[in-house]
Amino acid sequence: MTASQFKSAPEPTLRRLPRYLHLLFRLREGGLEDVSSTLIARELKLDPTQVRKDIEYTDIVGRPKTGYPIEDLIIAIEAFLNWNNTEDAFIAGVGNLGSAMLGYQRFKKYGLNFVAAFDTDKQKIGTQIDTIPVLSIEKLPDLANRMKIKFGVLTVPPQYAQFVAEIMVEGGIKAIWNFAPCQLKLPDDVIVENAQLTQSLAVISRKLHEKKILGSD
Amino acid sequence: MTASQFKSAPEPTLRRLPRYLHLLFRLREGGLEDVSSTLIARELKLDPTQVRKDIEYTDIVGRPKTGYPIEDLIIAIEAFLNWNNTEDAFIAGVGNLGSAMLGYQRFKKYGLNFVAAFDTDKQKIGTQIDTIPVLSIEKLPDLANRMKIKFGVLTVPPQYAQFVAEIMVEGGIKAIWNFAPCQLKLPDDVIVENAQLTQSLAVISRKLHEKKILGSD
DNA sequence: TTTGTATTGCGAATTTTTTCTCGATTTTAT
DNA sequence: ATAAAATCGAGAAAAAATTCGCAATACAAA
Repeated sequence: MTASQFKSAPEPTLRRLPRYLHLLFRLREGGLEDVSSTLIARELKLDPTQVRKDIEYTDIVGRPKTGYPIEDLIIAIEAFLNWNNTEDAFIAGVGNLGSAMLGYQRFKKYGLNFVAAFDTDKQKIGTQIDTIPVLSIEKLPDLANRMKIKFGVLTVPPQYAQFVAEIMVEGGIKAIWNFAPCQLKLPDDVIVENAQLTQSLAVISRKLHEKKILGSD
Repeated sequence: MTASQFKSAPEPTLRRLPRYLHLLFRLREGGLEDVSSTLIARELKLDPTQVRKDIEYTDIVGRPKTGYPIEDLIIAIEAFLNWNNTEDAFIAGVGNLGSAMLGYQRFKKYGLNFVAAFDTDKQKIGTQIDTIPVLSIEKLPDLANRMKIKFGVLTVPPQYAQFVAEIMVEGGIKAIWNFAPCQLKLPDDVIVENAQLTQSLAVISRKLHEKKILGSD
């Protein structure tokens, strides 16, 4: 365990790493062995230096003239994000979005393995969604503790989000991926990442609005 | 149409505005009339000055000692994001995520109104999802042109994303909200916002990983 | 009326992130 | 073997975003 693993990357960097990864998968499929920061930058419309700086965080060294070995770079990024070790996770809220999340087997590639889903709807409890059992939310804390689950995904309606989040914390969950559009109030040692679609929508809404305003001149 | 409407806000600001909005809704329900940057900052764990700077972009003026009228602030933020005028939109890809998006009537509150969905699956074509008809993707360009649709949501599998995005552009769509984990190559005048879940997942994955590393010392 | 308090809004300072510059290095071609 | 081309990596510079400091202002209480 090297010291560099303790070095925290800035959030913009963390957000770019998955984009590199997707590109690298595609390039690898294409039979490429090495990749340069120049190529990545051109494909992703970024600055080559920025790509190099980002990659530095993952502790891989490139070679002049050839760049980085794609295979090694993939492994390094995955290791940096801990996506090589799958993390068992609970998900609370089996509505539209929750079901969609469960349906994505893709998440397993990103280090996330759903082991159980929770809901309050008696119609859903006892069923399975893509082999994942749906259980009563009352069982969450005890089960989380016993299974040592540290990762929770929150896809419940906003009015229940705080309540369910507290249940997760009670079960010893340390990281909550929150899809509800609200601010959770939890102990400081709980990591909360808000993955709100409305944030992303705001960016594109405003850009389109600006374009319309400018375009009408 | 004031000059300030042309002033573009930085992306971090755009991402925070919806969070303010959600909080404001909650405060309004609670019967509050005014809100200070201090209060918003405390609730959302931000810096009060940052909140004020963000709000400045929406062209509303607060009053010393009392802050901002909640109602006015809501209207100002919504206007800034153009969420007071609903934008008609097409969505391509009626899989898990696409269906989930269609199921969210909530989006109408955020200025987004789905008028038609598109897919290649003959089983799905001709059906309706939450009153939205699912049509063959071939019909997209012509229909988009005739209905003057400017906003497209892309929830198709990554291998089809580029192809379908080009079809959208052919139909005159100017803003694409892309959920596929890939980089679209489109004309420069097309706005693309990548709303990839993996980006958000990367942030929380790394934070949890760091916590584990540090915690084990 | 006066005093105390909480707030906005603006410019300055700081911090963070991105971009630029360039020497050192490795491969390829001559 | 030598020259040419392409890249990395590191430090400096620039740009962007955040935070600080404070005067001006509005309200409430004395």
